[in-house]
Amino acid sequence: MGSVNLEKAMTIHDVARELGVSASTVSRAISGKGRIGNATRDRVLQYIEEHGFYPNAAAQSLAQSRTNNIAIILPEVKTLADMPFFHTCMYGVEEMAQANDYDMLVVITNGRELRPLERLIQNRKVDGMILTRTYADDFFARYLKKKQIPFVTVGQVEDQDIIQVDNDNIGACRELVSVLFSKGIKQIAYLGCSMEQTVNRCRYEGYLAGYAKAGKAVQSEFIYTALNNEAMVEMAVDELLKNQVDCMLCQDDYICDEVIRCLEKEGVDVPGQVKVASCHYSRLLDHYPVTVTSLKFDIMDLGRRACRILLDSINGREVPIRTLLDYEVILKESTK
Amino acid sequence: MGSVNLEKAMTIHDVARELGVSASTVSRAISGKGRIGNATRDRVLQYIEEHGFYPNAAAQSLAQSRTNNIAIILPEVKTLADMPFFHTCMYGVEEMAQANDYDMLVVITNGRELRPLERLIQNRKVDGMILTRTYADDFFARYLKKKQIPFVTVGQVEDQDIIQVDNDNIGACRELVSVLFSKGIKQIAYLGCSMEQTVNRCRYEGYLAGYAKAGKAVQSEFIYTALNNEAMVEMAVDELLKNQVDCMLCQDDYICDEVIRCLEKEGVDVPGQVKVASCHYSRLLDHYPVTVTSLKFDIMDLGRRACRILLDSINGREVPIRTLLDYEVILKESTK
DNA sequence: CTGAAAGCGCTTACAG
DNA sequence: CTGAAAGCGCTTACAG
Repeated sequence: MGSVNLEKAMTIHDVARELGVSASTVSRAISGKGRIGNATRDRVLQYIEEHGFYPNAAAQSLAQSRTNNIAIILPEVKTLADMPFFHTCMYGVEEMAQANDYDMLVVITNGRELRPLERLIQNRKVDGMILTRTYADDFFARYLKKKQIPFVTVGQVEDQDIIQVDNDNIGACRELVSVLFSKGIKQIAYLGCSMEQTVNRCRYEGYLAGYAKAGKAVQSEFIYTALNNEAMVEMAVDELLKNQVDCMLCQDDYICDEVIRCLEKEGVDVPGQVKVASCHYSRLLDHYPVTVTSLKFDIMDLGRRACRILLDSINGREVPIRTLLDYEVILKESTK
Repeated sequence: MGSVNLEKAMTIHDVARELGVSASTVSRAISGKGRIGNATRDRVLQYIEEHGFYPNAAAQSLAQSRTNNIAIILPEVKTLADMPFFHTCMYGVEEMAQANDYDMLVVITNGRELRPLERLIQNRKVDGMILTRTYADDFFARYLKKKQIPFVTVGQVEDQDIIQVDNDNIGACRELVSVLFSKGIKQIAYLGCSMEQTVNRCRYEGYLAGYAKAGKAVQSEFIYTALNNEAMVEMAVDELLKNQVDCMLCQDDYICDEVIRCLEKEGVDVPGQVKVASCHYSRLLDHYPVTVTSLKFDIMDLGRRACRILLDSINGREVPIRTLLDYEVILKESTK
């Protein structure tokens, strides 16, 4: 049962006895806390190194009320389309956690069930959490805040007391729209599937900001924000073609993928007849004869930064409430 | 520092005092272990339910030497191509873990560094591990075996003492090849990128078995097992076209993707001039005008099963050393 | 600088 | 069936 190791693991008392010192001294040598003589410390450290002593994490947890674990909350994804973002982010979190001797739990939620989060918190299994995928008024974030658990969100939430780290989606989209206008494009349509998640609101906001900056008026018939399935994307594309729009800006790689397939199927030339761009790059966009203009973010780094900030926050260091990370506008053939 | 909750959490002693019983009794009521009167048990359980008592996981860990944590080891992936498999598998593991009140740590490794695994084991932070992506002679598996940590591999290893769960890649590939032959195809080429990982060896073995079953002799000039980059895939495809091969069987969705793009670029008609199939389905294959014949596995379920077996093994139940999961042969246009 | 002791919050033989 | 006590393996005031 449990761990099956035959030999009982070494304890702090074993090394104390062996060295003729007290357990407290060994503890101090290891933790570096409390006063201790250099000679003693070195002797202990050397013994530990040679004999491979590793403190029991559960005992440390109990004594210090800290686990050296963090959790990352991942959405349950129906389509695999969202996976690369969250999973790349998770890789970044893991890397930073490891580098700081923290371990990472991951819990998957459907965004409604609090249970998995609750368990972790009620049993005190983690010191803090990273929430990925956020909503403007975020249910989970509200819960965590109430529980006074250290946490940071990847993505933005309304509540400005909450520590958040995000790609600068607004800035990036505004910039992309500006650049497109500067290339002589007249009207840019916006194709999105939902406004629920904040990331999508940011993109849309950036789109509007780009229009504003160019001094142009947005035309509502060019804006789609609820394209929930392929059929709707197809309809939108048809309408936009009929209205002779210049350029289609897609909320993300997934929508963009559908748009391009749709255009391909109808034999529409990109960028000849219509230009296409995506607010988010992914490998999905590499599958077409025409390369696609898009925004690129360093998602691993987003994960690392979120984790770094969480750890700082856990350990009582000063952290920025809001961090926005940089982006790249990648111009390709699809908007030539 | 650590957990920042203001009110100290309720302990087993608090509820004991409140109820006028001993802490042992409360413990027994909760765990269901040891004899306890029905009335007493119900009283305790009801109190706990009403007042929201949750045992401190660290204290439980320490007392029972078990953590109720498992870890899943994920490969560090350079390309995102492998991600869907491992991550879907992880979702399955997580689901099963949650359902059994276990939490899941994830650690990413490059396949060489033992450190992240060691830390987990040395600090006794998990009760068992799931190893995804295996090699015939698996370094990590050897280490875990030596350490006598309960673990299961997703994918096969040579050592037949090790608990393994896998898709039946051999059976699936053999079946696919058989079916293709039965459709009148004369020669099937095999295109793979590596024979390092066992999954690829299995696929290749299945391919050979399919030939054997059909009573045909494999032709070595139709077999590629080290197509490490797009250029090599392109060369292989060219050679195979020159040799007028009937059908190209791709080791995985990634290779298949490259093969199809290559054929598209050269204007080769699929399935008219050459047929194409993949030993592994993924969404990647949905991006072409022609739908692709492939093998489909239930990867979530693979994760669930691996986790189920690990938990059984941790808890001293009898488990099968080797579990092979079912597959579907999906015939599509690409081999019509 | 170092040690003895109490404490972290559970579990589990041992008595009764 | 129930309780008192010891123990899990650390940490950390408190003395000295």
